[in-house]
Amino acid sequence: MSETQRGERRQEQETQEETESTSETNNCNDCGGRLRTNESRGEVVCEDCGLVAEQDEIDRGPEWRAFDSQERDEKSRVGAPTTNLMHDKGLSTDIGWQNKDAHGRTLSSTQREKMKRLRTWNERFRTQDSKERNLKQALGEVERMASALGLNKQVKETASVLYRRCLEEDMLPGRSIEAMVTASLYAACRQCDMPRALDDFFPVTRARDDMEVKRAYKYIMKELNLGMEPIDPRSFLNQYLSDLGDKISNRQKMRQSSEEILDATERENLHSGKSPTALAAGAIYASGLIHSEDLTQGEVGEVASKSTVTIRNRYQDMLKAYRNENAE
DNA sequence: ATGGTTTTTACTGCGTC
DNA sequence: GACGCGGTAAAAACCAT
Repeated sequence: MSETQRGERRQEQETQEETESTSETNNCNDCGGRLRTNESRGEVVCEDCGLVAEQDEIDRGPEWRAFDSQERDEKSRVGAPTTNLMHDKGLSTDIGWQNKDAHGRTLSSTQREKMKRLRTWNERFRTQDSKERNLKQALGEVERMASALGLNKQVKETASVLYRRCLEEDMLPGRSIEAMVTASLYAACRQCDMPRALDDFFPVTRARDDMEVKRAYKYIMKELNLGMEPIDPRSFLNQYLSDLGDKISNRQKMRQSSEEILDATERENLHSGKSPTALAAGAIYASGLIHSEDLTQGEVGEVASKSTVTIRNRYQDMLKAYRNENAE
């Protein structure tokens, strides 16, 4: 693992340098094309067919590994980076468990007793403040849901920042933590330009019902005045096409023509007011027809969680718009 | 609350494998 | 007969006001 992580670091520093890190990783096992890391979306995408090979790949831990505490002492240099994922940003005091003093000598039994009490109190102070306790729980939930949905660290950090702001502005009293966390995570996905449909969150959230989450989301948008642009349907294409998996023979061609169809749709203003997931699904089904993939409306509807009726109503207009433009 | 819009549900007939 | 597809009407959900 250390190899790839080092590769990613290098790539981060020298952004154009992509030949090296991609050539040493493998090729797409679907079409054999080259895999490219898309940093901002946290995906590894095949250049040729658009298969999302890896999601949630980016996790920049320390670039070294240690197999025992001695090795850890030798290699560790600067400590962990500060992170919004810990309620105290990872900056609070931590009293080691080893019962050794600064020179590595074992402590006497009375000293050990003292340390034990100090540890207890330290832990108490650390989480004493009610907001801190709240935050601790909330960030645990961010972590839990994000990993259930395969979201990367960037999204988690963003969600944490959003939630912190809610907390600081005293927006929480009277609202469920869970709903606010879910809404923060959803907003974070959109801000990071890797949107998930809000529906995707309901299976993993512990919020009582959907309405609560939606209200919380609106509330966050309003109070933190985050102007959110409507989601670009194109950002769902890779996700859906990959979920369709074997049912598609030429993913690259499909993605391209889906995008063209969406372009045409927007030029003819057929898109406003329609749900972006429905547009993406419609585009995929339409290009399935063009390239004679045997994709059924049901299959496309499945991955986009849309009904077959919606697919029908979308794709017909979109296809017409696309054909009109390409007729001349 | 209301009205306009989109989406879903349920049901239909048609053609094909 | 099962399946995919197209269409419809009515209900439900959504959104701005």
